[in-house]
Amino acid sequence: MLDIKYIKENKEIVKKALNDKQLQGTVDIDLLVATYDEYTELLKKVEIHRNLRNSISKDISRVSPEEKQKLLEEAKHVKDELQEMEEKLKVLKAKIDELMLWVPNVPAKDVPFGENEEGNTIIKQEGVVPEFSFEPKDHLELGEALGIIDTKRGAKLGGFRSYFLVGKGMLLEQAILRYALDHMVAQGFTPMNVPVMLDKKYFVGTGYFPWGSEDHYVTQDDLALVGTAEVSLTSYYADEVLDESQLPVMLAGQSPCFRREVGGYGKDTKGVFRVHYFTKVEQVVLLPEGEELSVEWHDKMLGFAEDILKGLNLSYRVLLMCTGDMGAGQRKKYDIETWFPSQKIYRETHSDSYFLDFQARRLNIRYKDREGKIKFVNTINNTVAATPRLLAAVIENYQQKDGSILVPEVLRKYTGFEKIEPNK
RNA sequence: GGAGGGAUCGCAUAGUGGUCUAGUGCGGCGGUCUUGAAAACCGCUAUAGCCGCAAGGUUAUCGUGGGUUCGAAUCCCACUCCCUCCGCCA
Repeated sequence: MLDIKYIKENKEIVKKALNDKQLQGTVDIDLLVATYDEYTELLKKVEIHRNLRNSISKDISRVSPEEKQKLLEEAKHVKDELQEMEEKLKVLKAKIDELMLWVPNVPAKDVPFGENEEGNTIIKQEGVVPEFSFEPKDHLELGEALGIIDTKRGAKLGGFRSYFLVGKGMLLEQAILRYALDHMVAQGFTPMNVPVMLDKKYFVGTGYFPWGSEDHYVTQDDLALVGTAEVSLTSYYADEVLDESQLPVMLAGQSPCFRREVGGYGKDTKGVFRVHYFTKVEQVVLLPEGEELSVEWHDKMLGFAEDILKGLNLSYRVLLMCTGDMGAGQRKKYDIETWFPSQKIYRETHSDSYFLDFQARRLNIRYKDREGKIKFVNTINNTVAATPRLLAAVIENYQQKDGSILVPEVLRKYTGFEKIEPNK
């Protein structure tokens, strides 16, 4: 959420953001500002009336019985007028609240314009693309042959995009997650196990709703299932006031992630690349205000994710996302794409975004600065490791000619084995 | 699933229709005293909005939302959360 005063004073900037982010027609900024002006005008009148009501009421308890009758009649009259105005005021407020939810964040100055993913810029590429003396297989073919990925029985039980990870495949997945989590703990992050069914207001708060509500599952108790631990971690301090000395808050959460993938029916139908349920280690940081600091941490957190991929010896590249391919709430976003030998392309495995106070305003997360002033925190989040997608990358990149999978060096202390081989 | 109790200014508590502009204690901040500290004493102690150069004024907020009333922390209704007990359960 942006400050309504900022919107009012920077209407053209906000409208441009709306267009650049390809969100044309989702919210009428002129209507919002006009409604807000109408609201503040009426609010002034209401407050004058409330003042009048309050002072008459106070007098009633003090004056003589004769005067009391007179005041009572006057008070009734004021009350009726007030009721009418307050009714209108409530309607206006609701309208503003609704419109405000749809106002996106303004992209940072260095975010390139682009209508879709074609506008993204590759800013770096790291690691060595593995060369194979044979035609590399995809993770599904390898996983099925080794008996570690079973999408057939997954689909039998849970439909399309369901899967089982079996035996050493499951252990390798756990190793990846633990490796990622340990790395974040080593950086000073607090590891967290988080609730994954949350009140919808926290999805609104983090900016997933209203835009992405279609991609989320909802329980019969009207809680939504998280698509990422970001929602739980970022909302952890909702409605609280921190002290500046507590910042930066550095949280690393592991959680199941649920996504309906309604926009991706035909996409990535093979294997466990795009699934309805996966597990992810996520990093979230709350900072004092100031874009420079956010930029610094945004890059730092990108580095933590890169550490994981470097440790796994996977080749990756980093993309600066263009306006049309970033979330409504985001100020700037990097994606990391990791090399998938079977597809011979880099595919998204990580997403790193900063928001300034966009999420904090929606979630009402504030802090008291050194002068005692109350301000909104700034928020950032990034993937650390998401599996089975990253598992698939490991499987494909570490495949051997005989169909076995070598376990990356850094994971061996977690798996306790060095290779996944066909049974007999 | 059933029964009962509760939610008040950072914490603990008081407050059952108007002097609540929410009392008291603790904590915190400032001051007096002191070589320094403690103790004692004095003062201050929330958030958001609006008006104002400022001083200040004003509105809202006692879990949330509605209602009754001239007036609600207080009465009524609904909801949320917490606690205790019973049952069930990993």
